[in-house]
Amino acid sequence: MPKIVNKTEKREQLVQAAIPIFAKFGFRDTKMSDIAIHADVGKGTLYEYFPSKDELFLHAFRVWFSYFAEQMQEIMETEKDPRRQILSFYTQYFATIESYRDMYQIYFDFWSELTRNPLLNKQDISDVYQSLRDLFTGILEDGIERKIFRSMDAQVTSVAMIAMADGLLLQWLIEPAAFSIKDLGGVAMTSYINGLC
Amino acid sequence: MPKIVNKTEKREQLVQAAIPIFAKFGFRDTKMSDIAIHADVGKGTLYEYFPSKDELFLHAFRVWFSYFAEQMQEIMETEKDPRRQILSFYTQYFATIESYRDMYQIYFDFWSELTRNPLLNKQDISDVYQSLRDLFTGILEDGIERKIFRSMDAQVTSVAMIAMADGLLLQWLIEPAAFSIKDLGGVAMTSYINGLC
Amino acid sequence: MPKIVNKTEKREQLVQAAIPIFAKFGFRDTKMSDIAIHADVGKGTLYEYFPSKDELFLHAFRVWFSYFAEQMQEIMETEKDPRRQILSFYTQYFATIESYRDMYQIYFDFWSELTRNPLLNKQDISDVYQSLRDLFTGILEDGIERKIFRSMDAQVTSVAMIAMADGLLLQWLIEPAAFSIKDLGGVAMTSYINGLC
Amino acid sequence: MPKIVNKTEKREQLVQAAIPIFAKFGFRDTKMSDIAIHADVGKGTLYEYFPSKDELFLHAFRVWFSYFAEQMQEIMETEKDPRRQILSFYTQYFATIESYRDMYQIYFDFWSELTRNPLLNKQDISDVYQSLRDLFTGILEDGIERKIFRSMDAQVTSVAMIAMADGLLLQWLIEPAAFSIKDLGGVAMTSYINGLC
DNA sequence: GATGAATGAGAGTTCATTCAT
DNA sequence: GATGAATGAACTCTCATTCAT
Repeated sequence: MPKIVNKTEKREQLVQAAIPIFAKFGFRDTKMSDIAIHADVGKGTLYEYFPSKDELFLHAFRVWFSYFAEQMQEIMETEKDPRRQILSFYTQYFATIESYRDMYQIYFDFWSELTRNPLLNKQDISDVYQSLRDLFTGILEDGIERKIFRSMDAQVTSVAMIAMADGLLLQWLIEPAAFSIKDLGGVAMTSYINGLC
Repeated sequence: MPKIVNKTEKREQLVQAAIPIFAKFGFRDTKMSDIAIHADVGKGTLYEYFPSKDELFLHAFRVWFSYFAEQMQEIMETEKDPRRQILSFYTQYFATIESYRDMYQIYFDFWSELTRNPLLNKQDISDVYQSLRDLFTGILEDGIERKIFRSMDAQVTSVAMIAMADGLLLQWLIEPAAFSIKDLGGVAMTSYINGLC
Repeated sequence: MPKIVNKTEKREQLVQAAIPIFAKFGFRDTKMSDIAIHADVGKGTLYEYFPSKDELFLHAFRVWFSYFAEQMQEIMETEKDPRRQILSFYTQYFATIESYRDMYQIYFDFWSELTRNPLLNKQDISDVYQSLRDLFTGILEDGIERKIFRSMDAQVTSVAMIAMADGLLLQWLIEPAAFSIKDLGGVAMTSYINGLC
Repeated sequence: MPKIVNKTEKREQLVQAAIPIFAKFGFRDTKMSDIAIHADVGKGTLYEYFPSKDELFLHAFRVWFSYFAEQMQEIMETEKDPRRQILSFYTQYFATIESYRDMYQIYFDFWSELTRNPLLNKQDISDVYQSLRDLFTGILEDGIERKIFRSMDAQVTSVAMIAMADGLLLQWLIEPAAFSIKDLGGVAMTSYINGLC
């Protein structure tokens, strides 16, 4: 009887093993053999589950952002006030980042590959930012209608809000000692959102 | 007598040729031979001017940010109003970015290597962000004193302001079609700075 | 399951393939690709077994002299008369050399690298000559005590004896047509040893 | 008026500068640029005097052995006793070696290239050893006739004598700390020659 | 005549991928 | 299904040689 393996589950495991390696060394400097060792499988096994290094990275991206979206979704459903929806999400987000800093270095590679790797130009991937912008635009428009936010260009503001969060993350990843993303990030986002009322 | 060349000038030329290649392919995927072809010199010539690919990239970084600092300096001296100092700089900055988008992709690699490449841990390099934060903090504190800005935590605000600009750049580099950095960036920064008054 | 290979055995095979190439072209002019072709493996395979060209050469050195030492040991145990111990060894040695002349060209590189390559300064390697001198000194002193040899400075004589054999090899390697190392070498060594009685 | 240069003299100078570099690094690891620096000329200048690195090395060889032959010749003319002819030469030879050890490392390369470099197979070069053997054979035969030496095979003995001297040099170059070539070499050669009487 | 800036063939080495076991 | 030994294309870097000045 052949060993029964849940293919999907094992893929997941392998991706989980790959992420910290990609994060540590960067996509191009990560060796498949490193991932194999870290995942405690043979190099060949990786190729049983992913046709190439690129695809493995793509999958990491997908897993990562589906988790991101899930978190987002959860907050959306829990919080009803639009200010709290945005703020709660980022508060939680920055707290997570601060705890798993080493993992978040992978953003450098997501960002970089997103613009340069044809594989990551697949529709479902390259839309990540557009979806987020749409989501925030919706929240903002809803808040404006409900007189929670003052009148403004919701599209511009959603871009700016995402920019602020990304920029904080970026700056912190480059020099984590410079400030606490959890603390400073919370203050900055709160202040920004308050300015929208 | 051999051809007389201005070594410094030629280094400059080679870096200028290297930047768009680094920007296009990313540091790790850029081949020295690509740069050589683009610079219209032999591969060996690159090594006459830079001891390694790493050092060439480092030099690109230095050249880039010294130019950045120069621009900054110029604006500082021209403008006297702190709001205008910040705004003028970013207006000009975003305009430049929009014209040379392909070159600015190199930021992905500056960011990424800044955290992972021991070469870029040299003091003068890794201080880039700290210097910028200090500069903005100074401007803000000056503005607060002069009652141009309302009372605020200047350090947090300087981090946030840089974050906003970087985040806009980042988002735009990933998907330039989504918005015009010149236009939207201008609006967003103006709005942010107005909120500080 | 992947192919099961005896790593040690394969290393041995690769070294055996490398030796004649090193011998033919010299260490510096031997290309890893030549060795790979000769060993009928891919270039990469060499690097599975040796971390560098230097280390491959070092291993060749070790293999070579451990074989030399083995032969020596065997003769020591078979022959009891000190004259025969030395003579039998060199008779056999010169006979081997004459049959494998092309291989012995590698001595030029052992000699040369021994003085210039820091890799070969490892204790076990650079002691090759000292061990041989000690061995011969022992044999000679034993022979003097047993009145087989006349009284003499055993240390000087052991140096001289090794010198004679090396010098014969050297001269013959440079111009094999000039004489037969087997014949002339046998006569010369016999005559030299007889002069010690 | 063009600068008047004695071409032959300058060639000589350049070779003299090249020899210690070849000796230090070995032929293959010696860079033309190193020689140029050491000779205090431009790289291009070397090529004005020698068509290639190989030819420069060839010339070094020729200069070296013509000097060797000169010394030899001088002793031959000064000394009349065949024992003294041989002994005086080697005494002087070993003394020189001990003083210029670093230069004599070049022998590894002479030896090695002599068998492998087609350039050094030119008749006048590869005959170096044959000429020396002929010379010694003549001296020995003369001595035998004059009853200074006992009856022996002069050809075999000349090979052996050269072997002894070369072997001593070789052993000493590899491990100069092991003994003094001047002292031990003198004793060994004297003892060997005395054995021929 | 003298030079050294420029060159590119070719070296050692790496690593994503394959496939026999 | 799992593996890691084998591979070679492709990389960075070197250096003998050339030639414009």
